[in-house]
Amino acid sequence: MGLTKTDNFTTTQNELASLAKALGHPARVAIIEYLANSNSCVCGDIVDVIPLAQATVSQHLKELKQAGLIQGSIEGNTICYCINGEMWKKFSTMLEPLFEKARSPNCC
Amino acid sequence: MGLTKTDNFTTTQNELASLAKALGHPARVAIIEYLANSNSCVCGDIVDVIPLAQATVSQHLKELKQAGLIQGSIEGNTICYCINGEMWKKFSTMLEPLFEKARSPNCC
DNA sequence: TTTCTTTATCGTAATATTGCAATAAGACAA
DNA sequence: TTGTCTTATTGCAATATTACGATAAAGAAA
Repeated sequence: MGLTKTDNFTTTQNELASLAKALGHPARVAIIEYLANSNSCVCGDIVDVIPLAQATVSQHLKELKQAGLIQGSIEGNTICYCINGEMWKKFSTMLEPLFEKARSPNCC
Repeated sequence: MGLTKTDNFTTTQNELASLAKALGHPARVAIIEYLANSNSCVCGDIVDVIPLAQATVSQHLKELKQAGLIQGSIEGNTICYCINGEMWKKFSTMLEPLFEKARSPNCC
């Protein structure tokens, strides 16, 4: 069907899945890494850095923005995309207990 | 095209994306949470816990296994699915620098 | 043996994702 | 105004994902 049955799961499960899914493409990982490592918010440069067409990069940026992992603000002629610290904190908080438990496996 | 251009990205970027993608579905989040929280490795119970058909759950388990987030071992008539601690450690290690940098945003 | 239980796989349908060229939309410059 | 620069959107094709019923495969139990 191609349609995820979100109704069957908790809000938290859906939120975590949504964030993970947004990061689930190498181009979007590359975009996040670039934004995390660049000092300035020189955003149009993303297209130059990511080896995909401008339209495709714009689409990936849209998905990251919709998931909340980045935010965009208009700077005159340009748009400044930045890491959304709050959402990453939330992401981290949701993953932490899983990382914690995976550290001490309880079987096998 | 529906085909991700993995060649254009680094191995690490592809690996992180692969792990994130595997977690990018609420059913798979629910499976991981169940495995992390259940003391015993009572694995066939996953199907009872996840509100999807058996065939669908099996498919999600396969994806988690292919990503390496869980492992399955045959126990007579049953299969025991467990968290793969090593892979979660890797996942955590790859995400940590991103979490770290997102904590101190450098612009906007 | 037969039957039951458990899990995987097949086949199918519906929807989603990925990627790009072309185009549009908006702000600035001349 | 016109032209240029930057980013978004549209339209399309190819592939992937999600979901489920039906079936298969393999061990357990009778």
